Amino acid sequence: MGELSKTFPVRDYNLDATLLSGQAFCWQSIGQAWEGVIGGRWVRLRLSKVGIVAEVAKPVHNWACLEHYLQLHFDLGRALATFPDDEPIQNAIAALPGLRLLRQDYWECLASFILSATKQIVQIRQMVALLSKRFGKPLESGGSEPAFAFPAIEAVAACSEAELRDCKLGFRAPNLRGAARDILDGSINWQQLPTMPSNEARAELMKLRGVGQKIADCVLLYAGGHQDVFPVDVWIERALRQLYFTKRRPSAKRLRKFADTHFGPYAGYAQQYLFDHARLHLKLK
DNA sequence: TTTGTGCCTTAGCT
DNA sequence: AAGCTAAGGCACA
Repeated sequence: MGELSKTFPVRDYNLDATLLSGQAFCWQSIGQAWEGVIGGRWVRLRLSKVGIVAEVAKPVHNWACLEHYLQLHFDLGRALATFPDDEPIQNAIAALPGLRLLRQDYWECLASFILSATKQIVQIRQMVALLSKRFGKPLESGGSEPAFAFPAIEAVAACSEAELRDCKLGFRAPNLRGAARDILDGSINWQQLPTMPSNEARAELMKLRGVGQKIADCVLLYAGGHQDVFPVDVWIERALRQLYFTKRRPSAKRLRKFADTHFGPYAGYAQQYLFDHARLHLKLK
């Protein structure tokens, strides 16, 4: 018999900070809970005293998909212990205890970050929601609103540019459509991505128009689980400059090298802490 | 080789 | 109310 809800005992899991942190864009805050879609199923999540409570609309036999997405078995303490013992990163950890990295679907993650160019989180959410509503598969919902999956690669490839522009994508529309078509055409080695080393996977992703290193690195970190990859965007750049390079403005190359070498094997995690700390608590310019 | 500029859209803020 | 800016990438100087 399947179940409609299950509680996963976890410690040190800051669900709010994690789902708000700008790594995923499909979560809606409803009352005390979060509603979204994982693995083609509508899900409601909330934090209780004993752990994360998950509810679904149709009985589930195997919750592995959810455990994987939320990375419930990840040992956060062990990762944090590898961070450098400097003030900026330790302050960021203290400010956002329990912040985690998710493990998302490759296509949804890639598509979301193609949409992210010069957009703020609220606007990315809006684009993702519109795309899902128009071109995603309708799902059984346990909430008051109908639920839709993020549109499949095939569905996006079949859209006209105008249809995508109607979802407020602007100049990102041809990039998203092009990525979907290139993947289906076999123009990049999409199937092997999960098993490739990060340098190779990054190079593959960057063959897509509209995908530079920043977006490729986000996909490697948030979907591929390459936890050593440190995406550098303008916020992180400002944060690193202010926190670590107070004397002289570093070149882009110098900054890149610092990001790649200073933070250790879980640099991607460090990036998330610095990013969210900077975004929420720091005055940057 | 590295670094800077304008452009691609759109929405929300001033 | 027009002008500016925002988690990026690209072509070009």
